[in-house]
Amino acid sequence: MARGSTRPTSRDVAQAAGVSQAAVSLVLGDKWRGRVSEATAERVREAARDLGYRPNLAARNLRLGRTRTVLLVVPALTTEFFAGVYTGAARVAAEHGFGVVLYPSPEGIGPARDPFASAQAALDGVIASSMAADALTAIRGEALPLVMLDSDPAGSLGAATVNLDIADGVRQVAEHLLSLGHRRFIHLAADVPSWTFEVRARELAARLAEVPGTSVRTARAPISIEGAVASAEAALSAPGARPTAVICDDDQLAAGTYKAARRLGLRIPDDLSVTGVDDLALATAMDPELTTVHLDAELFGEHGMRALLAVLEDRAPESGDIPVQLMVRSSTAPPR
Amino acid sequence: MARGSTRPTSRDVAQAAGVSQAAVSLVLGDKWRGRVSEATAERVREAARDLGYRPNLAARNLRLGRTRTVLLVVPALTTEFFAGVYTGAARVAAEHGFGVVLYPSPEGIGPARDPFASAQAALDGVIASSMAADALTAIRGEALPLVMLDSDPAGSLGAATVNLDIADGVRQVAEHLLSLGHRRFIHLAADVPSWTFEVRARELAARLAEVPGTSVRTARAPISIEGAVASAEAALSAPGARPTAVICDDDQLAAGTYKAARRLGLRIPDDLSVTGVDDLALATAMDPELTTVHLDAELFGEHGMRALLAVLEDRAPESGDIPVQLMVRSSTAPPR
DNA sequence: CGCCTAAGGTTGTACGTATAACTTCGGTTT
DNA sequence: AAACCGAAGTTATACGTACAACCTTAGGCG
Repeated sequence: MARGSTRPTSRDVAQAAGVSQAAVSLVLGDKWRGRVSEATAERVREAARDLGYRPNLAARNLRLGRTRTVLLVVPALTTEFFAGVYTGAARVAAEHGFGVVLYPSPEGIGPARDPFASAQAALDGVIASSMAADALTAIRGEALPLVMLDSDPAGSLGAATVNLDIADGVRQVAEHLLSLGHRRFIHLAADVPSWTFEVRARELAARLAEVPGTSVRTARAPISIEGAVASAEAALSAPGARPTAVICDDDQLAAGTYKAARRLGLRIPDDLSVTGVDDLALATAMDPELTTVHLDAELFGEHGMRALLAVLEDRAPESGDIPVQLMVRSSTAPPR
Repeated sequence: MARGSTRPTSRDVAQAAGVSQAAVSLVLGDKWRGRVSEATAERVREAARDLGYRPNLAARNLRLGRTRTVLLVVPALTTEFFAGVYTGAARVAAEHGFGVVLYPSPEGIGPARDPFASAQAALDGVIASSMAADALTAIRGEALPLVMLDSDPAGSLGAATVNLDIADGVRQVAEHLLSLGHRRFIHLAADVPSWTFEVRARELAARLAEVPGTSVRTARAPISIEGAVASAEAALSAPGARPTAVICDDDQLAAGTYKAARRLGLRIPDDLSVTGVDDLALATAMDPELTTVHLDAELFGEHGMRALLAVLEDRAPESGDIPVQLMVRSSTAPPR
């Protein structure tokens, strides 16, 4: 590979086309109308093509003081959910000439405190999801335009927020199970300090408190299939009347609950109803298929990016939570 | 948010510390030994801290002609496998002061031809996995240092390659199933033009051809759980003696096969053995747990990054495929 | 006929950084 | 005492781009 050969610059193109560097910049920047003749413009474009010219982004970014690049901070990268968020955000970004850089946060990658050390690219803004408080502080220190995903609107220090209407999702789950006749529940909660999970807990407790005769045991587990198994198993075998339904904070926890149920010889949905949140591919692959709250990850990412663009242009981002939808499948049935 | 206020530059720091801009650059760049007194250096560091100074990366990149940023091109982002690859690559990168930018390729994101339009950051190199030929060509056009993951060593145009020893994985699967007594197979192949899948097909065919009395039906499906169901169902219900084992190109296809088997009333592993490749979380969540080839994604990413660093430093990258390991679980048993 | 204007450019500069080349000065060596 | 030297800086410059401000020429017009 020709490592020594430097890439052509706009000056090289200018020389090849017999014009000044400024003319090249005008033509390729599409600002040439009325300033450069059509013939000359074509000569420039041709020279650029021949030389394989590509503008030096570092120079352009320096000159313009902006990079048209935003950072998407996601909590690890282990599920397709954030892949969807990225896809949606990147699509909207591309429509506006922006790029999206991904930063899967902590756990073993470099200095966890500092997303910006890892993202060497200079940034115009940040979309951050479910972050630890210290990482959030680091970002605020940058005073970069910021949009928070699934974050407490009241506690976001004035940053714009874009949220899924997860409270409504929880209500749908509760309604569904209550109407089937369930009264004794386990809430298998994600052991992650994040607003979106607080909402789940609060909303569920609030709704069930309205119905006399209900009880809820809360169990906690890290978000992973393996992590959920032990918690679910313990909660299911605790003394007292066994709960008839397990409400999980997400689909991975639900998958863990399936495993725990199998170990205990409980059949789903006959002995136990299970619900999740996310609607990952996993949800329809399991047997029986999982009743879960469908989240539109791509739409979520799109809204996040649109909100950031609004902030960047000093417009007010649209408000309103993104609707979610309970998908009733085969993992829920009336208790026996 | 104070959008108008511009960030402090090294000149601002210099002024605050009462030194020249060059001194600031020396101190913060850790090149000051013997050039600046300890006392002055400390004044500079303090001023930088007080002002919240952060170097402008666009300017630095322009000056140095390199970005310490590499691009990791992955085929969509739907599984945890590439999350692992990223994690490994990013860890090694961070150890060497590099950042990794992720580019989940085609399908709905901007101009699919041009990974570089999306990755606005200027790049020092590229790690590319399983790419379509045209994207590869675009990269070669850049003449950027390149490492290919899971790509034909013979056909990579001289680019360095880092590969999993997938051929060995396939041999382990074949050996396992043959020794259980299986003779009639379905090969559920990923419908993706990629070297790693060609290897699976070739190696499997080669091994089975050595054993008299074996037969293989090949079915193809896009890599997704849903996509695999129809293919698997069709292959299982085709006329002729039903195969007793389905060898899947990856775990998602295996999950689809589980669904198809359920629909057809076939029990795993009693009526049908199933194997996968990848060892995703999915594999141990399914019932029964999936016999599959474990791929160490993080190690793969680490090797990829190390190879790229070698190329960047004009060293020869180490060679040798990364070993893989068959995990025998409960989805395989002797045929009845 | 001289002046104005528009077309079609060019010249010059700034963005913020890293570093090569120079300066200054107190102390040492010969 | 002259020459030298290292420490502790400073000055100047280049990276490649975008764009404001300037220049030149030819034609139109009063």
